[in-house]
Amino acid sequence: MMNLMHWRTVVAVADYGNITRAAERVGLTQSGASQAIALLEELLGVQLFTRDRRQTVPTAVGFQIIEQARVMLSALETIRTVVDESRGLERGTIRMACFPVVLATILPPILRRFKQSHPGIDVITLEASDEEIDALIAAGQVDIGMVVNPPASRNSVLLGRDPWVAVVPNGHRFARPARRDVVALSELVAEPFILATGGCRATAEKVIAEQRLKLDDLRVSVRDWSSAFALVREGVGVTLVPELTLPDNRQGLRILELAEPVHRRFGLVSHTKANTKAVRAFFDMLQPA
Amino acid sequence: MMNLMHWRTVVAVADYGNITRAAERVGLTQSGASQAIALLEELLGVQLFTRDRRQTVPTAVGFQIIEQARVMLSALETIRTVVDESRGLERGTIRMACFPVVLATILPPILRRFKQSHPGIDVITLEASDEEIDALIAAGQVDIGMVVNPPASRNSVLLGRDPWVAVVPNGHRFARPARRDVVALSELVAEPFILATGGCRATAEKVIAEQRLKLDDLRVSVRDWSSAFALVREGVGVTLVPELTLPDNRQGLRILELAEPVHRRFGLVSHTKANTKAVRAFFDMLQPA
DNA sequence: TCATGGCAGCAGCCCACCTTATGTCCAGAT
DNA sequence: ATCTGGACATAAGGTGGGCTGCTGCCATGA
Repeated sequence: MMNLMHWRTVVAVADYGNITRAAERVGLTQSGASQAIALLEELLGVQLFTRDRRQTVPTAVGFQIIEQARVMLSALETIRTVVDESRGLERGTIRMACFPVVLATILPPILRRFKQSHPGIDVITLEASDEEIDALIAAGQVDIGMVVNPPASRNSVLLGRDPWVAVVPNGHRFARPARRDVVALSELVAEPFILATGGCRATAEKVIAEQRLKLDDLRVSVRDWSSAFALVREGVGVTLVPELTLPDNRQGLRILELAEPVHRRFGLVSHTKANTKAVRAFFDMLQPA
Repeated sequence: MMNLMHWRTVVAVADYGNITRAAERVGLTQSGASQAIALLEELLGVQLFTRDRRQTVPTAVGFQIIEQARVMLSALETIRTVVDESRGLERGTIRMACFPVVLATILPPILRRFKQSHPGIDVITLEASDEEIDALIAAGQVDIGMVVNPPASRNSVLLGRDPWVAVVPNGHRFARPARRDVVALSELVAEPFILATGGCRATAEKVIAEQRLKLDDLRVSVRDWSSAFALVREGVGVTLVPELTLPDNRQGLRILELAEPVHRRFGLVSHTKANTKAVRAFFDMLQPA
């Protein structure tokens, strides 16, 4: 079968017009080069060169074929270049901080994809609240951080968004079968309310404030989302949470969209100094998405 | 070293996402394919695929490399195409008729070049006067003919031109050292004149007639150029011949350009029916010249 | 727990390809 | 004419690259 060495030889012969010199150029003996060309001519069933006394020149078809051989070799050269440029990209570590909900939901497929593309790069992820994440990034202790409502800047990329949804107990009047699963925020805030933060700065309270509304009847304020859901189940009140935080088991709960949807966006920001090849590769993967 | 088979395997694996199926696609065992990509990864020092349980998917660098591998393979495919299209071009015969002077002067390098480009095509050349050549072409007994002043048409190509020059004996008054080696045709025709045809239709007589001139003093009319030169040497008169017909030994002769140069052009015409690949290849070679 | 699918590793074998050595042809020189 | 040198082809022989066959490993699913 044909060897890339054979094509290198053919191209060299075309360049030098001389089998002997071409042979030593590619590190073969004259005999080897001669046989290489003879083999290709045999395989293709076409004469590639006319062997004159003085020089060995390509035939017409030979010329076309040699052109393609050059294409092949230049592709091979490109491969070498790609490999060289990827040096230092195949090894590396990315330190990343992420808050819990996203870490459990949208991050895993991303990490898996990245691990496929860059098996040599370790991504070590640590869980933190978003205040902590800001601090970690500022201190340079992590390269990348997942934050809520990231500023639009060059070293940040939007990953997704997450609608705030109302959670009411089954049987609540907002959840009557006849009605669509929609509620206006203004109606919601009039209910007995359970406030949950999830350790996150982008709280329901702020969402409500941004809509120029006020909580009339704040019953409880908790940190964990799960506590809030438990309280809703008990009929203590209603709450407003990001959709991703909803538990798998929604028994006893009724989820309502907001009539005028409000989203929290989240995205990745990188420490300005963390401009390693590994980090860039990570952002590159997310960019076209 | 790397084999083209290896690259075929890599591309197949990328296409199927599965080493086993790719292997049978390229006619290898699973083991062989596995070793092939392992070898390439070893050689390049780069991981090409991440072997998942479910599928074998390219890494980021692997993807770029596979792109180039496809380039290589498509080049190889192009080579196969070129070879296929050249079938019937590598064998063949061209019958050609040519008049003597050109056969001896400008044709040899052309034939040598063509023989280099198409060693499998035999060109058999026969010598004839240009009336005979016309007849041979018309009868289809030759594929290509060299003619003087060919009509501008698709199946003809101009090969060169050849100025008519005056030949006078040494010491002739036209050849005085003080004068430039130029003479006006009108002056020439007033001299004792020797007419030579060389068996060619494009005679000096016609050239003179086209310039609305007349021979005042026609002394001899011969067929062979060499006879004319001999007569000029003897001082019988002057003559007008195409430059190419001049003998190597010009002793006793003085060559003068015409003040208003007249050329005879010659070119190849092909029989309309002689549209074989071989003939087309011959014309293709001459076209860009 | 076993069966299945998919990949890697090992041993062995074989032939494809390279080298060494020699032959051939031609051109130019003596 | 003979010799010599350059350039390519050919013959023969050795070897290592690469393929096959088999086994092992691991994960998943019944």
